[in-house]
Amino acid sequence: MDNGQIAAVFDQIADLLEFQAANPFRIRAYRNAARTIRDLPEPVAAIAADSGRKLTDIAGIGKDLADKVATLLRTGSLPMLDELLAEIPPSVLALLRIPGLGPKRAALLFRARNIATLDQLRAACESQQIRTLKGFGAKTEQAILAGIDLAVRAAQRIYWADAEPIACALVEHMRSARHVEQMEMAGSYRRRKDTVGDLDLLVVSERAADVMDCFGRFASVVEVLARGATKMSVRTAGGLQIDLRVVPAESFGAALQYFTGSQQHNVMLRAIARQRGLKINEWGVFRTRDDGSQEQIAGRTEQEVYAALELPCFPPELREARAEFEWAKAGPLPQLIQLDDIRGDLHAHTDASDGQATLAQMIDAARQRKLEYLAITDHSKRVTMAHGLGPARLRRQWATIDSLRKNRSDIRVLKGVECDILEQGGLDLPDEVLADADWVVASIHYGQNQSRARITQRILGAIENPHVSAIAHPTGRLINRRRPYEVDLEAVFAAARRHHKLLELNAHPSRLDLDDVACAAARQHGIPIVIGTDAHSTDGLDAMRYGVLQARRAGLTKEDVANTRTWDQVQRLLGRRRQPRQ
DNA sequence: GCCGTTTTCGGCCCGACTGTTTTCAGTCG
Repeated sequence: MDNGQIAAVFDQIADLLEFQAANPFRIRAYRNAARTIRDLPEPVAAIAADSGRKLTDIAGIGKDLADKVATLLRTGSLPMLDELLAEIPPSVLALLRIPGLGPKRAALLFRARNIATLDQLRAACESQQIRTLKGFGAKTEQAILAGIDLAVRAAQRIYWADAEPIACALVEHMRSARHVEQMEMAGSYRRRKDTVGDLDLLVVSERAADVMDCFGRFASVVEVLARGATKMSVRTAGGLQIDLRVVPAESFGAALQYFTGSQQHNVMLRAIARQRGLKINEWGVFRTRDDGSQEQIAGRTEQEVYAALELPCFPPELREARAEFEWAKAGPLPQLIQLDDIRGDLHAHTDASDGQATLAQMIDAARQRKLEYLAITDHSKRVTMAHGLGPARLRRQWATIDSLRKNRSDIRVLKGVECDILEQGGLDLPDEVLADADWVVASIHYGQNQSRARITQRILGAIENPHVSAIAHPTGRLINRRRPYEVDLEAVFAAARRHHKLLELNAHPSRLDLDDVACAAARQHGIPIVIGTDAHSTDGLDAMRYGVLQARRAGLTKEDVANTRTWDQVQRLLGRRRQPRQ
């Protein structure tokens, strides 16, 4: 079992325990363990197999959970989970996805009315059986009915790139409200997470009611879910929830820190505060005086809040309770990469394969974006749907690039290709063709359902080919649409390091592949990441910023990313000395 | 279930809002 599978088991146990109203701290222990293992930069199996290390060395893994991990690794199953599933049908967990219905009341529905599916719950609400239960009323019944339809949709988080225009429009709209003194988006949106479940807006104002009125008039709002003195929640026509908090200026930093999260980061921060005899909440950092009264010692800015705990003001992208607190202890935080650091794009398509723009248009667009170099990497012939290029067409394209180069000294256009890694192994173009390319990215588009061993072998084969420069979208995931294929990333890292090959962070918002955790792991292996847009149009080149944001979440610096270098430096990174042909 | 310069028990982040209550439990972030 890999880390993701083990994490999924622990998460499921946590769900089921929650249903049983087990000790909430025990539940948290399982959730913590799931998150820790999922975010681990190496396979937990490797730690278990290493006689010099122990699973209990991992924070949050004690003797019991270490035993459970070992059992999962050895047998692929866990008796405890089987017992829980014998008591609770897994379908009841769907009830927890209904907004406002948590584990306590969902468990009551199951016990008192034997409701185990969304359909049964709908029927029970419609026949008004639910309102007779203790803790439920007519209003709850209506809320549940409305929530059932949302349950499926709400489970899906939207791409960060799709949240951005909504967030920008919201901020623009709120600027029209009078009495808004400060304003900032918070939550996973501010942490630049690849997907966003809801939006959080924080406002400083003395006139909360006026601000909330304005918020309610935001164009796409269709429903007000809640409205109190400081907090208001709405839902948009698209089903996205947006939360507003109005706070006084002296609490803005504390509230921004708090609502930016992540929740796990906040839990760790609270624990650190507690160790120092301080209390931290969304209103500020407080010290208890000898007479028992509370004194606020920070809260106006985030810097102030972190400084009160003798911590650096973590960039929001790092606040995931992964390694950031360790980094802070060890010294200054890494200087995260910025969009300005990027010098070139090494993954782009033209209308020769499935891109929309011509070669000349793509080059123009890259030049407008001040790129120093652009690799044209159309698909190879195996990708028939994309009108992939065989050797003859490819060489013709390269000849065109050669002629264009003569007229353009302001941008270096590289003769590249995105060469398919074939189902049976091997590459889609002969070596003598690849040898004439400046830059070759290899990737998998077919045979994604093959076994882990098979897919890993195919990728290792590509890495070993001397003409391949990088592996593109190495796990094949499409966020919300397709799971990553089974691949032994550890083996890929080892091979990439041995053969001086790069791994791509594909910047397309639906890919972002490698993801942040895998990029951090690649960094630990000393493998440079190349951020490529995979642009299929001129606008597609703008996706670079999404890739950079994801790289920041991985803690990558300018030095960790290959295409912050000049093209000559990138070549040296690959162990090649030859200059591109002019 | 984890953890320990308050160390093997007794803690574990903390507050806002809603609905169903009549002082609070459940849910959410």
